[in-house]
Amino acid sequence: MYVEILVEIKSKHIDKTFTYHVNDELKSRAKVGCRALVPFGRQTLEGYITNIKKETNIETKDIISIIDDEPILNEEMLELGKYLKETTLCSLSSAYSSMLPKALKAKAKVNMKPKTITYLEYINPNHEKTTKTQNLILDLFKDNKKVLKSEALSISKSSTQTLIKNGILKEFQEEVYRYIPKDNNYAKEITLNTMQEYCVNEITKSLTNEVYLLHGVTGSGKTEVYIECIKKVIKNGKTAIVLVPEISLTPQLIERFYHAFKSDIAVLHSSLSDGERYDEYRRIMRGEARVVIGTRSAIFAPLKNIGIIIIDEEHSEAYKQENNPKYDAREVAKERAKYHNCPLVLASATPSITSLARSMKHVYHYLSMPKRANASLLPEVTVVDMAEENKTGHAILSRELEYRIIECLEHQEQVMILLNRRGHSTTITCSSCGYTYKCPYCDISLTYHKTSKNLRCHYCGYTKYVSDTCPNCHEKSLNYYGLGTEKLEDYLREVFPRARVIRMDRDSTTKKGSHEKITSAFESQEYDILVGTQMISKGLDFNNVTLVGILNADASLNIPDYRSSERTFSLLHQACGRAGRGLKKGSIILQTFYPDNYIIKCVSKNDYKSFVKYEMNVRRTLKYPPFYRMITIRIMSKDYSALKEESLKIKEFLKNHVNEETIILGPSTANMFLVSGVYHFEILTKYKFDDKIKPALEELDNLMNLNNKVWIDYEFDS
DNA sequence: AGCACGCCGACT
DNA sequence: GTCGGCGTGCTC
Repeated sequence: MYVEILVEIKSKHIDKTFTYHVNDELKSRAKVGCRALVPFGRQTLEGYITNIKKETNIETKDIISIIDDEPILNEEMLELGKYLKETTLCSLSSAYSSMLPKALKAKAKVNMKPKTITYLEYINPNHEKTTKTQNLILDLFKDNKKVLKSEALSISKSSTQTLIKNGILKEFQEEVYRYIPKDNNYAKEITLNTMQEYCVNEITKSLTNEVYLLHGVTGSGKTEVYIECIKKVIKNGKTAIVLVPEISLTPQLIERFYHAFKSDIAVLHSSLSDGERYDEYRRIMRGEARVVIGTRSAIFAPLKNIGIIIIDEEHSEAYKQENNPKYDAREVAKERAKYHNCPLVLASATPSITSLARSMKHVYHYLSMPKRANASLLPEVTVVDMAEENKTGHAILSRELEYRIIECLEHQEQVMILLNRRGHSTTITCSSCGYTYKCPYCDISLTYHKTSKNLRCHYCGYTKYVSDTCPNCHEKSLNYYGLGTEKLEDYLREVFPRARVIRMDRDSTTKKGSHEKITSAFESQEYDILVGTQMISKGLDFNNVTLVGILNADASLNIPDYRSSERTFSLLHQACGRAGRGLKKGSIILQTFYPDNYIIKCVSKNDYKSFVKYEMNVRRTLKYPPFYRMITIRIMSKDYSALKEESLKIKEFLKNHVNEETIILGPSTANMFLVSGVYHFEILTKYKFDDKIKPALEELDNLMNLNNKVWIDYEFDS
């Protein structure tokens, strides 16, 4: 017997199978989808069995062993890998590798031991006299049968040890799951309103492969719809996947799911350790968890018999993987839903332009929930022109926002302030010689972080200590410009000395669990003002927040990317949704330098429809998705002149190998032109139909592999 | 991806 | 004379 093996080397050079002989001893265990250990040149590698055959006409080596008793890739997964390869132009090996947890990959040194906590048990109460400290420890057992060992140790390490040694206490281990949700106030039975009921009925009407676009305003109760749909599916003996953009930002959604499905749930949490992730993976494999909720990669959850796939906040960019394979979880979801002949629900308060266009063409079924479930009022938005404010010396907080904050503080209501920029100051410039701190590896100025007293590059992470003299002219004349969340936090404390201010951004949430700490502290009103980046704009509902301030609302509008309007609208709209979630009416102050900008106007009037109409027009005129398909070809090198030369060659190659009508733009420098010492060029291609472009890109890839100075990757948009 | 082979410069 | 730089080529 012979098997075809795809060795675990992600490089495209080796993206083909090799034939090996299987000896009689291993024959019965060699199944398609299992991993095997094989000799490969002078090395020993792991690989996936992709095919079994009786004969071969090439010389073969023997496989060494079979790793898995049961296939880790079933028929669906093997096909899904091929789909990923075809749609993203990645190697098959990297496709499979991204579908599996790290623990199942070669060279992964993953600790498989389940996480345990050590407890103590009082096993011999009839012991001889004990010392004073020992008694203190034994007192812990008055109300509890088992006591955390760490608790006893904190009283006295040596006494605990003595008690164990003398056989009075006994240690034992208990397995723990890290993610233990609070079962909060969601105990009440769900009763759906007519709007929700209608959506549930529509989605579960046929339970065949249809795509639904569920357009529900913030607070319209989409979660209840998800839960009801899944309950129906489970009743039919099937399983479900729910994708969310980022788990740590949606604790409230997870809690509700836990309450509804208990141990039937597996959460693929971004902060799970590799071992824990593998535990969840095995639970899903064994059929112990029928509902999987997780981020992007959870779309590859090894569920069988999927009955529904739900994608929450479907417009989120988090569903696109940034590194290879550059897949889009929404498209993968479509593929899996097709395979399982089940519905796919794409849900959002601000659906992506692409999804909307598809629903207009009736490719997706459009469902709408236009009202808030608890009848709370939509907040009122005030746009403030910061050019005017600057004249009066109000550069950070406008007079209006300052006044409203004071008002809120007086009423003991809470305030959230969004500033989508980390750090303290964004540029440090010497006023005597004009020197500006820049990253030596990237084309960007360094951001000053006051908390850690250093300068950091937000692209590559380069860090440098600040001195108080200019490194160029050695004068003590460095000036700090630009506003980040750290400076804003300081400023608020200064202006409102009695207010309790807390900050939430990537820098203040590096430790595990810090998200939860900050949100729950704010929720229990230990703080009055929450300052943060876009992190605070999503998924957080605080009943007592009545004012949201948005600073620099236009910052993302100026990024030259066809999605920047869409991104800006959804960010601002989401942020607006944070106010007035409770019974009190909320208000929003939106500070901008472009009060007349159409996007800003649409946000302020809560007019999503006009925004969509406008944006669709722009996209149509400028030939962008969803009206045209687009491929961004990114060419990278550390060698600028080699890159330039190669980019021009690539453009020439494309011109000769794709359809005549296909638009080819560039090469031009990418938005992030220089990152970590690597230069980036881009070539854009836009087309409605081109059957020649994929084969051309594949061929291009083979040509590029001959040159290791310059490399290339592709991004597909539609 | 690794690892060896192989062909050139700069050293004990 | 050797040591070692990394370009090139191969792996069932």
